[in-house]
Amino acid sequence: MTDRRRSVAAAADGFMRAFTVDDLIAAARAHSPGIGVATVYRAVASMEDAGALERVGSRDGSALYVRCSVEEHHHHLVCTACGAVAHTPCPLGAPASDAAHEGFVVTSHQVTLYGLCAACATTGPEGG
Amino acid sequence: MTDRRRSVAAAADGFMRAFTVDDLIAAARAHSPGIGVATVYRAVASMEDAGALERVGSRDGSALYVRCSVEEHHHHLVCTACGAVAHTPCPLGAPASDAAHEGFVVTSHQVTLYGLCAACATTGPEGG
DNA sequence: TTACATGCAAAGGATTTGCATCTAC
DNA sequence: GTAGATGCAAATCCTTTGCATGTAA
Repeated sequence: MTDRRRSVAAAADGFMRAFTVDDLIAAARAHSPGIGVATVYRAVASMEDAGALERVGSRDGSALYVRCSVEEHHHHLVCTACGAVAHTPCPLGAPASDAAHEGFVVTSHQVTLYGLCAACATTGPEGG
Repeated sequence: MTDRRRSVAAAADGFMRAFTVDDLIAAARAHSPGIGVATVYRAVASMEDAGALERVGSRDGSALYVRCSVEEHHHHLVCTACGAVAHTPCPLGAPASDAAHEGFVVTSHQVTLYGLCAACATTGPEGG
């Protein structure tokens, strides 16, 4: 792996919330000032393939990602107010994997929960 | 509702599988030859808001949609080979809605299963 | 009549790609 | 030495928007 890739990974590690590729580029430039846009996009694709990043929707037309460092299969809760991320176990049991679905063989799934994190929920609507 | 909107809805009804906006435009033009791209995009946005359409990922850079006529809350299985769609009950129980998630208040969620429909699964890899 | 829908085409913008060069191993 | 990574900037191309006009209620 190259230094650039390492910078991108480190930048992703630094986010405690969901981020866009743009956010990632900015963060990666802290360590690798000259890193190019295409390089980051390519690194993101790589990491997504490797399961190191997961796309969790989009914000203003840009894809939103979450760093996925935990090994075990899991999903995410994303705060729609601040982007905070929490993990949640997979709610899909055997039923999702086996038949019962009209012969469908499920090979993968996408699960993301949205809501408000403890902080944003506490602040409440009046806190906005 | 206008005639255009009706054409788009009818076109969506006609799909037994996931479709792109482009697919929808082509289908809608069968009934409304002159319908414009923007009109269909606007209709799609409307229907998505109304819960009549659900986005289920993307294909080659274009958003993929599924017609959602069933009233009850449910999710979809999408065949990655042919786009066939099946319904599946929501796997999220109370745990997803209540606390236990570090104070997170879940307000919505996105669940989509991917795999192979009965037909494509039967055909098998050698059938390709 | 009035608010909303429509069409056209241009604008917008995220993401991808070509190509020459550089880096890791 | 070779496969793959990088940067730059142009290309792509899905989706949105502005505006004048048409349509439903």
